[in-house]
Amino acid sequence: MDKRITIYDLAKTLGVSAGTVSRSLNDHPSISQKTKDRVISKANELGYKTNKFAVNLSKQKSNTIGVIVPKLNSIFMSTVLAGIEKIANEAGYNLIISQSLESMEKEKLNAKTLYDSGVDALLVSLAYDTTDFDHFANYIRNKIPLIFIDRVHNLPNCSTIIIDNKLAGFEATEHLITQGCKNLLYISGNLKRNVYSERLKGFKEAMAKHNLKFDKANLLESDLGPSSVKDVIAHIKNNNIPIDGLFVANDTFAAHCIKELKKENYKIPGDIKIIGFNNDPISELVTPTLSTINYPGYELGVLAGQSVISHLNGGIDLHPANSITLRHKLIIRESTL
Amino acid sequence: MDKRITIYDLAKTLGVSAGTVSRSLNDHPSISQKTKDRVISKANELGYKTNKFAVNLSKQKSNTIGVIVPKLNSIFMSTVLAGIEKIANEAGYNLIISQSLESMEKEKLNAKTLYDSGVDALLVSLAYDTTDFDHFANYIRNKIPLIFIDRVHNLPNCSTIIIDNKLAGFEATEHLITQGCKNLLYISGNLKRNVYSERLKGFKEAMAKHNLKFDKANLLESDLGPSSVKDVIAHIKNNNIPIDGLFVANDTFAAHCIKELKKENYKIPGDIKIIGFNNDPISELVTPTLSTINYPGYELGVLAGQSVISHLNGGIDLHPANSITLRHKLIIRESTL
DNA sequence: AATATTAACGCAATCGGTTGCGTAATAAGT
DNA sequence: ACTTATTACGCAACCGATTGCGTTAATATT
Repeated sequence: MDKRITIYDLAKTLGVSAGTVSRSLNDHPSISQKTKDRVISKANELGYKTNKFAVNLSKQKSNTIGVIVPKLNSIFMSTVLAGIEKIANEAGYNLIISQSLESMEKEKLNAKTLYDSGVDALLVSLAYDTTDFDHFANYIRNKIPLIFIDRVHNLPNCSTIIIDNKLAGFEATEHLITQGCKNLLYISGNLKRNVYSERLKGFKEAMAKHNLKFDKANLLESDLGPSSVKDVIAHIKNNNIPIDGLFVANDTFAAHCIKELKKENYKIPGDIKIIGFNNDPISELVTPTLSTINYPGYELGVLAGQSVISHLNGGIDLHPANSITLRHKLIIRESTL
Repeated sequence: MDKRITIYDLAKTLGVSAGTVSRSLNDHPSISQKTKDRVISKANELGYKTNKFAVNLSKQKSNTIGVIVPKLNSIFMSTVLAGIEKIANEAGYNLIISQSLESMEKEKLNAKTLYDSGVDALLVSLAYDTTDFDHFANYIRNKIPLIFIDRVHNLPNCSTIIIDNKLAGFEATEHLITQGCKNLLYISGNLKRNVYSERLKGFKEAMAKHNLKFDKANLLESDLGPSSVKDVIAHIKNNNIPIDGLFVANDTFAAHCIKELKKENYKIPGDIKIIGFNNDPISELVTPTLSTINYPGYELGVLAGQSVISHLNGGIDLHPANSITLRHKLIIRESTL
């Protein structure tokens, strides 16, 4: 029971060649049904397990999909991953997951490691500070499917899966304005990342549409870490004209803002109305409940998964350089009423 | 640039054997420094990349660690994973992550897939309904390190990494009692899982210590899904003696309970004091802020990572059948004051 | 100087499948 | 009955490293 049995063992006991065993096991058309049956039943009898290492070597593919995300421990990202994993698993692929920890250097290392490991495809959500993209060159050159999700960058022949962040930003902002806010503040993540810069565009457009002039004071770029909440409070307290509407780049940070603002005796939504982003579970649990934009993370993951799989199975790019845009949705709760 | 070059290409252009190239690249002692230098510089010059597939096949190991968790999209689990990933990555291992979705069947499939993929070790946090453990037999038989984290089970020669759930449960409960609660309710997850059953033991012990008799009405087993909050409310409303202290198996569910109880006009902590578990980020953001037990997920992951790596490097089990217990901590916030 | 060591490397088997090509045996065509 | 297709399988060359063992050449021993 210790020694793993191989196709050669099977071949010998059955009196056929190893090639025949291999083809039988893979249901190759040029093998008679009778032989296939013999091989398969004998394989079961002896408890044969195919050795993936050998398969990988000879096929030069690993049945594995690499994923690089900024952080694993964010509810949004782990939800996306849950979606990806489900699809990949169903399709018989394994997922190798690594995190860049928002550092381009680590992202590069991960990209290289995964490349060397021979992943068949790579899914990436970019780190905060990624500015160049040479680390993906190998993938592109060797035609390994490369798909960006959420935090994307346009590279030739790479798909992207996103939502319409500009429109979402527009809708969130217009909602604040409709609720009577006159002096808005957009608390953004790193503007190098599409998700935040696009939302800023939408923010500006909404202001323009409603005859509000955009000023630097209407924007605060932040790393969205818990310790940066104080910057937000400072910005708000020091502003000439009192801010009455806050558009925050994610729900968790928005929740922290709410907490601190309440501590500073601001009334939410009385003094300041707040809208977040993502529709994280937390948005329903804070007081007041948080208006937000629903960003379907799980669906995003599922779509990303399906996209890679189809790339991988289709062989040819079914949708060369395509971009999938998911539907978002404005969710109105107490914090803007 | 297209054709990957192999040790044979190197061997040919250098006029040495492939074996020498291989040994040079691996810094084998029986090769002269001069030759090593020649090989290495030529390798760099030609852009040689070692083919992991071939290495895996000949070494029969993959440099990969498998992980099975119930769900990816939980803040606790993804935090644990973040810790594991960091360590594994630093040690040069890849992580293949899969989720059982709380189903034993899927857990079995995952265990099999990962085994077939040739992972060098397996980390597992058990699904809700896992009752038998045959799917791990292959690992044990072939001496592949198997480590359980958080939701554990005692199997021969398998490490477990946990906290003292019983003591934590005791402390949480005693804290409620100290705050004046007389009629407690423990809202538990599936009691087949050690984490929940241990906490129940602690719960009972604390009650006993303070001369409170434990009754079925003091326990509610739940799947802790959002839709089960109504059961909690029903249980509380229908109870003969009004419940004044709630010990909830995790913070997220506790947050949901708080929300619904407030909606039902219960005052927290006035009418009912509540303590959660895990110290999820949400516990600080709800109103009132939630008392809880700090469960250091990241450290747990780090420790799990270090443990596997040492198993893997040490070859021999350094700590056969050991069990690592992390320190937890009672965190008192508004919900129990 | 003759022999025993040691250092440095080559040979070839091995890991376990996959697959193009060739061929014997059987079935079909005329 | 003879030629032509088909079917069913065997052969052996890969895939790209690793590694035990043997061999040559350089160094040490007495």
